[in-house]
Amino acid sequence: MNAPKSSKRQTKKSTPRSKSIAASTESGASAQAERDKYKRILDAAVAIFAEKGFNAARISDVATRASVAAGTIYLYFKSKDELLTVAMQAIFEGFMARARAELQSTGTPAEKLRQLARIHLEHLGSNRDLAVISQMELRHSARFLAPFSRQQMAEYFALVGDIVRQGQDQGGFRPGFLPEIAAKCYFGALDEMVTSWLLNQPVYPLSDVAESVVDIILLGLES
Amino acid sequence: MNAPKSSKRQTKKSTPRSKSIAASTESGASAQAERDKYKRILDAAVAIFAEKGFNAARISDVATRASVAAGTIYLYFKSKDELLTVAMQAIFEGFMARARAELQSTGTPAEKLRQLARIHLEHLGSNRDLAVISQMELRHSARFLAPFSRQQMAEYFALVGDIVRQGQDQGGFRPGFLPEIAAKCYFGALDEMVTSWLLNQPVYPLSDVAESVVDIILLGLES
Amino acid sequence: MNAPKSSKRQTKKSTPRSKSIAASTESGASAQAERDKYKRILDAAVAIFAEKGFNAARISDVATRASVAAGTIYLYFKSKDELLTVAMQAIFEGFMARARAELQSTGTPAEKLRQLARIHLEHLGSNRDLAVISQMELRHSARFLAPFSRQQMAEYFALVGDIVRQGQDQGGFRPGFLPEIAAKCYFGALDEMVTSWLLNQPVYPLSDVAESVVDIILLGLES
Amino acid sequence: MNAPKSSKRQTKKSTPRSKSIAASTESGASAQAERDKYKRILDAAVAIFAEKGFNAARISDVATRASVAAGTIYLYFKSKDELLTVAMQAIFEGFMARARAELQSTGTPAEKLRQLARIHLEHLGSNRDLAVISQMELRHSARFLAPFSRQQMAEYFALVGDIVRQGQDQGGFRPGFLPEIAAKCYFGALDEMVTSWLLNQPVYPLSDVAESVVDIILLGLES
DNA sequence: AATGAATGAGTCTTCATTCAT
DNA sequence: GATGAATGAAGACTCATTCAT
Repeated sequence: MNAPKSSKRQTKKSTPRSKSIAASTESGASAQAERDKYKRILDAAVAIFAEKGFNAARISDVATRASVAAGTIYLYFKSKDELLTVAMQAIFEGFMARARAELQSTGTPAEKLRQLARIHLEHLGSNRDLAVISQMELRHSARFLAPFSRQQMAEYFALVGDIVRQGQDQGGFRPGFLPEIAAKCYFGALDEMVTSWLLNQPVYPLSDVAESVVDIILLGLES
Repeated sequence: MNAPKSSKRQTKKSTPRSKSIAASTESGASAQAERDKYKRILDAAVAIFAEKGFNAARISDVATRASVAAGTIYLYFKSKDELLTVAMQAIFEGFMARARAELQSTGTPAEKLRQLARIHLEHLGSNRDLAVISQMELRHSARFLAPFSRQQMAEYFALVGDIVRQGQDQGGFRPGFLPEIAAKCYFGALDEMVTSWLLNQPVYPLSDVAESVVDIILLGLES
Repeated sequence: MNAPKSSKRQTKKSTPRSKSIAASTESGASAQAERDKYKRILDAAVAIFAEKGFNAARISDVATRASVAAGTIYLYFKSKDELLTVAMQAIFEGFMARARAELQSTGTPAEKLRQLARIHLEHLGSNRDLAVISQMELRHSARFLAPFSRQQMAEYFALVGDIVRQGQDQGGFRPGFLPEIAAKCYFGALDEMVTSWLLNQPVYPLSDVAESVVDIILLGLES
Repeated sequence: MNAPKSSKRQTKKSTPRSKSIAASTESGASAQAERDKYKRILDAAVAIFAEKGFNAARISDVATRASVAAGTIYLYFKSKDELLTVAMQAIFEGFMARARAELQSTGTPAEKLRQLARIHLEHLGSNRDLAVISQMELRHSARFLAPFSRQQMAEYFALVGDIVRQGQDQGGFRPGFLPEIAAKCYFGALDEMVTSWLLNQPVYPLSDVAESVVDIILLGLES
């Protein structure tokens, strides 16, 4: 979907090969293969990074997985670092878009938090590679986490914080605590569920714990 | 305190030099010197790993910081990996020992959770290097996180889980949720506070948020 | 003007397109376009090589400067090496043609040497790119210098040597030295003036030193 | 002669290996081999650069020639570039020291110029590798030539210029020409002799042409 | 035990060249 | 002929680890 030397998410544009060819039958398996070379590399990178970790991952591994030459990757991405960064951005944006869309049709703040938790865990629970990267690699070092955190995580916290604030305004939630802190507790709890799920053979399926986590966050431990 | 090529926390054992010298005072001073060197390397490793991240950290950096030759590190640690692992183990054991000690004199399960949260945040809040490593490096890759998680984190979760179970048994906590999940929510929430504290200029001091976090976990958001 | 894979200055030949079109005016315009493209690439190569040096110069740089695709260059030149070689040959031949023409109308050997020095310095002084390449790149390695030297420089030395020999025969020049050595001294002196001019902010304009240099070569330092 | 990580011509200092060993017999072939590892690398670099040219030369070639591992070179030199730069500086300084020493005992300016020409040609004529590098690589690009020229060549030109000025002051040399230009003619003439000697099978031995060149520079072509 | 010079395996990245369109 | 995306070989440099002293 992206032509070399002008990577970073462009508007839809035909691949070089399909320049002026509008024949629908032509754009079959082969043309399709060309069109998403960018996507193939990105997917391969996610898979390899998840398997081996960013540092242990070799560009040649990614290339092989994506069925391209190593040099080709550099037509689409400036560096190995950018490959990880872009992959995470794309993934996170997809998640946020989905989350925002689904939350619009949800009712009370409490219901919104339940729904978001489900989406959060389903999102990472449905793609182990993704989960590994976001739990492991993304927070690997300030190099990645800090910039990513500032720009992307802030969105997530803002989303949750707004819901919490809304809950306080509407009277359903207790006043007296900072929405920002609540948002972080909420995220931290869910995040830890993902981490545990990755590292252990959990007795519970990941998607099922959303209710339990939200119950604790909403109701607390004490009766 | 550690003989070359057999690192991994050994019991006290006289230095090679004392073998033939046998002078007790001599041996004491020398053993002390050995112990110091081992400790110096470990401290230097924590500092350097925190500053640069595990991958960017150089063994020679650690050696310089510890005022030893690079080769000397390999007399005490098998590899760079082991250096990180041992450092984290030592730190975590110190934390757990302190936590268990302080919790013995605490009363109700709720009070125990409040107290543990304070210790948790004070521990990491008082040593930024430590916090950086445990938040960033330790969970960097399955290579480190997995073994550490199995052995060390399990202790933490067991500690919290036991308190929660105790709370449920004593009637103060709601039944109907798994103590394991509660423990992870608890840890995840605190963990995220540390991460946020590291990445942002927080408007709140780290040690102060313990109450807020425990409030949410104990009481929930809903009034 | 050059067919793919058979570069090295060919005689005029219609473009492939004119083969089947045959329209004379068309063919003329088209051939002109071809000739221009060849020239554009050569000019671009000289400029880029001068700016960045042969090794740092990228074929893609030359292509961009010439407003052609990178692959197109290989229709006109076999390799990057050939591009430099052909560029230098063309330039040198232009210089030699001009020199021979202007010297025909000049009188005594001494006057010829004065006139040639002027042409030499004007030629390189009027095109810094050219000077940079001939001083720096061309003598970069035996790979380029040796073949060039054998074929091209020999002409220059022969020209000067003949003038010197003529001067000796006619009695104006001292006998007792080899014209070949004199020719090299003459060239070396001028060459060094160009080099100095390129590397320094000279207090004298390049074209002005021709007289001084020739004075020294003709009269010597001693009075 | 230089310990790693503190390269660039240090004062004589025993190699790490010979720390406190003062036994004269010990410092035989083996100790000698250690001591001039720095020198071995430098010599190997000169040879390889001369053979293949700077760009075509491989660090691994130099390492093999010097009988060290590739990585060892980087203990003594920061980069491939520095290797060339240091080599040239060392060589040039050796030449200048020799030249200044020998010229002190020489008489008139004319005699000094004759003597310097002999030294110049002998120096490069006695080591073809050296000559190749100084004629080819050194003037390869502004990157090397410019800095080197400014600092090193300026010394050469100053030396010659001073002699010429002295000749003018003492009345032996014609006034009316700039000593700077004369110095460049002198150098350029000699330089070209070296280049020719390298590129051709000259009919004259390099050291023999010194007289002829100086004759021309001093007496001129005209009788 | 301590040293630190030496090692050399390991890899990202570049870029001349090719070739399918 | 022209294009430019794709190729993949090639190489400088790093750094954990070793080992002779």
